[in-house]
Amino acid sequence: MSKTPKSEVLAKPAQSRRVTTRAAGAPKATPKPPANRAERAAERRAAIVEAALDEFIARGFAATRLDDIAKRAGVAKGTIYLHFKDKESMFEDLIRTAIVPLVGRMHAPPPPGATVRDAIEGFALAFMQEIASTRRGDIVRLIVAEGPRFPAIADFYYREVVSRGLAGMRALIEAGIARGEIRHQNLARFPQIMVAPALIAVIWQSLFARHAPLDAIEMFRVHLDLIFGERRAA
Amino acid sequence: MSKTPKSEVLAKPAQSRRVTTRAAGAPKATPKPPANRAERAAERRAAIVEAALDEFIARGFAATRLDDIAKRAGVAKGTIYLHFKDKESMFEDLIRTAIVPLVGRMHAPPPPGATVRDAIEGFALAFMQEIASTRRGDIVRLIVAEGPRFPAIADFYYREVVSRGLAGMRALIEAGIARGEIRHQNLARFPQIMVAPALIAVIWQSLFARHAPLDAIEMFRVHLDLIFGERRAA
Amino acid sequence: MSKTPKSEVLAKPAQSRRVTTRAAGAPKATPKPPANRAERAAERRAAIVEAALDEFIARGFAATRLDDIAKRAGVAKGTIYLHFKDKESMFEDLIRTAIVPLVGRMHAPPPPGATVRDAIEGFALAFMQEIASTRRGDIVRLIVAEGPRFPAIADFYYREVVSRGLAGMRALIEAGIARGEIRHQNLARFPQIMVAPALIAVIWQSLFARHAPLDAIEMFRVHLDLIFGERRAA
Amino acid sequence: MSKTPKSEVLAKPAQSRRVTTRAAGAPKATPKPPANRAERAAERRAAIVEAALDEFIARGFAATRLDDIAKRAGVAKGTIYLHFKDKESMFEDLIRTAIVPLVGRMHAPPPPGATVRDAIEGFALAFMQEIASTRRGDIVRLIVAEGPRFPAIADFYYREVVSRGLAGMRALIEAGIARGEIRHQNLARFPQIMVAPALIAVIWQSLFARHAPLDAIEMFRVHLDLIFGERRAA
DNA sequence: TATGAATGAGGTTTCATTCAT
DNA sequence: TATGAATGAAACCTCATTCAT
Repeated sequence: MSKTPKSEVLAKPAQSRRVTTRAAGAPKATPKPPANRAERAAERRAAIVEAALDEFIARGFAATRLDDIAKRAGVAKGTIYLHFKDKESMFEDLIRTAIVPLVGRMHAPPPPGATVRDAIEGFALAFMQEIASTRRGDIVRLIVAEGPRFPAIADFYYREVVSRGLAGMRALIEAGIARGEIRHQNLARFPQIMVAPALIAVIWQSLFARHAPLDAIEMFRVHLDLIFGERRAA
Repeated sequence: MSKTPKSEVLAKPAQSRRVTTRAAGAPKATPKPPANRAERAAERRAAIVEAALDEFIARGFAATRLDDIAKRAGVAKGTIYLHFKDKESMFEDLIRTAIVPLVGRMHAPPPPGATVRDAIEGFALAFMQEIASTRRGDIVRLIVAEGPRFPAIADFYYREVVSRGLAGMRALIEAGIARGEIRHQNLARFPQIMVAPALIAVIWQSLFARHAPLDAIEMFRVHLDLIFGERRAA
Repeated sequence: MSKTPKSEVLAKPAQSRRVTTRAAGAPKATPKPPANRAERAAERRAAIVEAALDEFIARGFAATRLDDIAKRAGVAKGTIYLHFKDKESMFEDLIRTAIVPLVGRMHAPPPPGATVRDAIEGFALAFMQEIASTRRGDIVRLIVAEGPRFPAIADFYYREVVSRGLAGMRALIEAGIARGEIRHQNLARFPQIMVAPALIAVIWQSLFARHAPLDAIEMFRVHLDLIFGERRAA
Repeated sequence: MSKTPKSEVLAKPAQSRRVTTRAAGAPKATPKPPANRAERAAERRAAIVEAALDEFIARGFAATRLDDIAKRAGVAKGTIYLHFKDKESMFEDLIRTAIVPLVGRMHAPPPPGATVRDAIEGFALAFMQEIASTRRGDIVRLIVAEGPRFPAIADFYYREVVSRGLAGMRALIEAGIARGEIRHQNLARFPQIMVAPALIAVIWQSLFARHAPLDAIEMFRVHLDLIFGERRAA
C-alpha cells in the first residue's frame, strides 16, 4: 500500500467527530449566490480553510490530500493554489489563523470584583467548553503532533499562546498569592501546573474518550481545590 | 513538489536530538563482526527498530520513508520486509515494543517503609530521567500525534500503560489518604492530576525547550507540594 | 497492488486442478532418506521440476515466484540455482523436457492389422486421456500462452512436436486415402484439421469446463465420422 | 536480473507484428491538435487503450509495464490512472471492450437466399480476414493465455462470445441438416467442431507462422468439404 | 551440495503541483 | 478567477539473484 494507514477508522473524506460550523456531511458548500467577486473569493477561501482544518486534524499534515480538501470545500484543486502557495504554507497559515482566537481569552482582565479562584475557574470552564470539546482542542493536539516538523508553528504557538498564556496565568497566581487565596508561593514559578489538567483533557478527548470518558471540568475543580483549598458546596 | 515538508529544520535522514545507543552520525553499523547468523539477524533487526523509531519520532508515520530507515539502519530496503510485514505494522509493532518497558515502572510496589510522597517523588524522578528526557518521551508524544490515526495503538497504550498507570497511581493516592499524607479525598477520582505535570514536561521538551528550558523535576516537586503540603528542606 | 493479479481464484501456492504424481497438498517433499548424494540431488531436481511446472501452469511465467516453487518443492530458494541458470532458462528447460514425452505417441507405428480410423481413434483416445485431461494439456496451453515471449520454446515445440506430429498425421491420412477409408484427398494438405478438436479440448478444459463440460472423446468421434463416414455402432 | 524474460526477441516497447491503426513506430501521438478538452481526453484514452492492448498482447499481463504503455501512448504514467483504476481492471476492461466487436458477427442472420455452406463460408472468410490475421486474433490468444488467471475474463468471454457463437453455429448446422446440406446429425451436438479450424488458425498465426505459413482460408474450405461434401470448382 | 538472509533494481501507485482553457 | 486533466517525482513493496555459512 501507500502512504496512508489503511486503518478502517478513517472514512474518506475525514469526518470530524465534533460539531463544526459547517453542516457535517455537506461535502459541497451550498451555492447560495453571493454578491460580488471579492465576496465569492473570500467565501471560497473560508471554505478551503474550514475543509483543510478538518482534514489536517483528522489525518495530520503528511497524510492529508489536497484532493480531499478541495472536494470537501467544494472547489477545484487548482483553486487552492490561488489562495495558498503550497501545502506546507497552507498548513502553517491555517494553524496560525486558527490559533489567534485562542489568545484573546488568555488576557481576560483580572477579575474586577471576583476572587482569583473564580477567575481561573471561569477560564477553565471557558476552555473546556470552547476549546477542549471543540475542534480547537484538536488544533492544539495537531500542534503537539506536527510541531517538531514545523518549527515555525511551534515558535508561533509559543510566542502567541504559550508565553502569553503562562504570563497571564502567572499574574493571576501572583494576585492570588497577594490576596492570600493561594499559599504556595512556588506555584508562580510554574504556571504550567495550573493549566496542566487542561492539556490532559484535550489529549484525553482525542485518544481515550471512547475507553473512559473524563469529566474534565470536575477534574479541573478538584485540581483547583489542591491549590485554593477545599470549597464548601459544589 | 513532494509530500514531505521541506522545512530546513530536518536534515535527511532525521537527526534525533537525543542520545541514542548507536553513535549518531554513523550511517552504517559495522565494526564488531558478530558471531553466528541468528545473532546477525537479531542485530539487524535491532538496528532497524532503532532507526525506525528515530525516523518516526522525527517525522511522524506518514512522512517517514522506509528508504531513510534502511539507510540509517545500514541495511537494504528489502531487509526491512524480512522483519516486518509493511510500514504500518512495523509502526505498530515498534510502538508496542517500545511501550512495554514503560509499564514496569508503573507497578512500583508501594513503598515499604517510605512515605507515599517519597514513592511518588521517586516515580517522578525516574520518569523525568528515564522518559521525559530520553527518546521514550518522544514516543509518548508520537502516540499522542498518531493515536487518532492508529486506534490499535491508542487502544494498546490505554490498556497497557494509561489504565494500569492510573490504577497504580490511584492506589498510591488512596494509601496517601489513608495515612493522612493527602487531605484531598477527591484526588483519588482523578489520578490524572497527579501525572499531568509529567505529560506537560514531555510535550514541553519536544516543542518549547529551545525557547524556555523547563526544570521538570522542580515543577513536579512544586506540584507535589500542592498535594502533600509544603516541605521544609529541598 | 503489484505484479500478480489478486484474483481470489488463485490460492497461494498455486493448486493444480488436476491429479499430479506428487501428493497434492503436500508442500514439502517427504524426507524419506534416500541413498547417496547423486540420488538426493536427482530427487531434488525432480521435485523442483514438478513444483515449477505446477506453478508455471497455474500462474504463467512472469507471475510465478521462485519462492513459491522452492516452497512447493521443499527446497531452499538457492537450491534452484544449483540446477538452473535462472528463471528464464529453467522455464525453457522445463517446457522442453515436458514436451519430449508428448512426441513418442505421435510416431505410433501405422496400425499393423487395424484400420486407419482405429489408429487415429486410438491416438485420440490416448491424447484425451493422457494429455487433455492431465497436466500435460496445461503445458500445451502454457506454450500457447508464453510462446510469443519465448520463441525458443515455440521453435522447439514446432520442431519436435508440431511438425513431427503433423507429418505423422499426414502419413496416416495418406494411408487412409490409399486404403479408401478417406475420400477427401485435400485433407492430407491440412493435417491440422485432424487434430483441431484435440486442441479445442485442451483449451476448453482450462477455460470453460466449469461453465459447460465437454465430452472431448465423443466430440472427436463425431469429428472422425465427418472424415471417415458414419459408423454403425457407438 | 528482473522479472521480464530478456529474450532478445522483444524490443522495448513491444512491437506488434500486425498492422495497427496508429502508425507503428510513432512513439508519440501528436500531430493534429484536436478541438476541445473532452475530445482530447477521449483521444488520450483511446491512445492508452491502443497501446495497452499492443503491450498486453506482446507480453501478457504480468510482464507488461505500465511505463511502457504510457510511453507508447505518449502520456505520463499517472494519466493512465485517470482512466483506469489499476493495472488489473485496465486489463479486464480492455479485453471486455475488445471482445464486444467480435460478437456482432456471430449473429449473422441466417442466409436469406444462400446456402448454409455459403453462410458459414462467409463467416469463416470474415473471421480469417478480420480476426485471425489482425490484432483481434491476438486478443483471442491472450484470453486463452490469461483466462485461467482472470476468471472474470474467461466468464465474460464464455458468456458473450463462446456460448452465443456456438448457439448461432448450432442453429446454422441444424438449418443445414434440415435442408439436407449436412448429413451428420451429430455435428449439431458439437458446434465446436465447426469452428475448430478458426482457433487453430489464430494460434498458428501467433506461434508458427514464421516456420510454416498456413493458408487458413483454404484449410477452412477443406474442413467445410468434410462437412458439406466436396464442391466442384474452387 | 544446500541454505536462506540479504540485496537492490524495478514495478505499481499516489499525489502535490502546473497550466491550457 | 476557476478549473481539473495532466504530469512525473517519489513512495511502498516485490522478488530474482547472490553469497557467506
